Amino acid sequence: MVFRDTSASIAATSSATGLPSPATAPYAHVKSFLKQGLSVGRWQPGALMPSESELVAQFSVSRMTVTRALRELQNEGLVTRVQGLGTYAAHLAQVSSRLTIRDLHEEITARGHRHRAEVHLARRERAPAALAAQLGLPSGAQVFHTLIVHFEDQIALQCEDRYVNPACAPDYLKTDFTRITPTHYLLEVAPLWEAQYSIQAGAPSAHEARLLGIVIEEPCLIIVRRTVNRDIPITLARLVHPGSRYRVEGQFKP
Amino acid sequence: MVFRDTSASIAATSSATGLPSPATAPYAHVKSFLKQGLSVGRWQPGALMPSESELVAQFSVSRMTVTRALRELQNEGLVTRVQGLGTYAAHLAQVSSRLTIRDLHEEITARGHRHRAEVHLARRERAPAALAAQLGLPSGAQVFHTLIVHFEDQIALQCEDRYVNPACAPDYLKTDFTRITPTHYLLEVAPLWEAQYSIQAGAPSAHEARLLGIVIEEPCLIIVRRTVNRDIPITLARLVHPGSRYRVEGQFKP
DNA sequence: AAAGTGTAGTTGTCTAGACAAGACTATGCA
DNA sequence: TGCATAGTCTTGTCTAGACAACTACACTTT
Repeated sequence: MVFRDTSASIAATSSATGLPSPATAPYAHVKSFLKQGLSVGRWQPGALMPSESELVAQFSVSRMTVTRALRELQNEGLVTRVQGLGTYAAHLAQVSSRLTIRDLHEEITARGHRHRAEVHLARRERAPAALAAQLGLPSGAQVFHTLIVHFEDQIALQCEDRYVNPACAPDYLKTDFTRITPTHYLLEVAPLWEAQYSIQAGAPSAHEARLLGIVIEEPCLIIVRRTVNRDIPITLARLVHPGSRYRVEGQFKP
Repeated sequence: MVFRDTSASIAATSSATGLPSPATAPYAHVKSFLKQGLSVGRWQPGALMPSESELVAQFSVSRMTVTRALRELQNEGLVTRVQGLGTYAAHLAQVSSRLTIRDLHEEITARGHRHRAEVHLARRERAPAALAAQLGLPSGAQVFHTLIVHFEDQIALQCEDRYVNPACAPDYLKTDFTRITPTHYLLEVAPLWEAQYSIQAGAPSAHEARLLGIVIEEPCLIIVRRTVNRDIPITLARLVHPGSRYRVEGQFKP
């Protein structure tokens, strides 16, 4: 018999605190009890946490209710569950958060500013070997290539250099990119994609610097994004932002 | 009566494809059917999707099973559910992913390289007003201040300038930072619960450039992170990475 | 000593039914 | 016409029980 610390009396029951539980649903109750315990270090990382049956007894709820609470904690990365063994407090050595990448047009208008796009290039090209490979196409295949600069109230915010697989969006070049961003269009044509991205700092190319109206020494935030829909590559984009004008912000909230 | 497209015959049943369903659990089956439908555009964003009872009939499973599939899709942001109305295909205008920030020591050793830390500063200081405010302390309060450069196989990878709230980690300065990174220590002392971060490109300060062994013109990836545990600020960190040596990578997987 | 066996405890999943609460619609009444 | 009300459909949540699969440990047999 392994000892488990399961006493729920101090902080768990709403009657003990005198306050109504933040969420009144029983599963939320169990969940917040466990979360609270983790946050005060009641269960150290790697330690065995109460089993489902123990929580069932503690809270006088059915097992499904407890299971739901534990599964949600697992999805949030706060606990690790192993069939046959039990539930363990997770090692939080790596903490993950949701990073949302929004459509730039929405981001700008949400700030109450005006978005304008300058289309510098929108044509069909032959893809060099390296590019074709990234898009899953034979070397020398035709690809769409757009080069667009996005402005927020007359200030250049992003230089978007993008290649698109014609098989996924045959009418891509017919889009009016001054009104609809490529991101937005591609989301409509091919919803539900996967993407790999890489965020780094670097110097803009001479061409990019000219388009953005910055000196070549200005550090830029460069995002390279490759988008895939059900194993078919859709698009490869290089997004260059002047470092002084753009940052990615986010929040962890387990 | 609103028309709903619920015919599940084409792709849903494993007997139709001849292949076993990727995940054999019924709830996963329902889930992947809906996911597939969303990815091929069977339900346009905002459209009404099959109700739980319809899915129960289609798949001959209990309602709990269907509910679980739908709830997981909701958590992934793929559908929106409204009590009394139904389930709707989500507008995917903003797509979010998990961004994991790992402890640098782990990241380096995971690559099979050696991690070394140079401690340039580790002392108690009086916090100027702006800093104190960020840490929730009165102006002029004592704070811990460390300045550490992290190396990966003799190459400077990060300059970590960090302020710590003494109330949260009174023994912070006793730590041997050549062996344990501040991140790791703080995670043990106060399990990380919330953090705000900002990622931007910029030039290093003259001091940082000297410590990192780079020229002042080298673009750097700068991460500013503020960590809070249950409304008590723990630490404020400025992490400067040479742009040519470090990038943040990640993946979207809806 | 080594190998196999049984058992208890754990999580993973499903069922069939129940009640609550929200949103809309049709109906009846003034 | 306008308003209140009942009814239907929806999601949100819970219950009590069941079987399966997995792990670890003690026990038995070879």
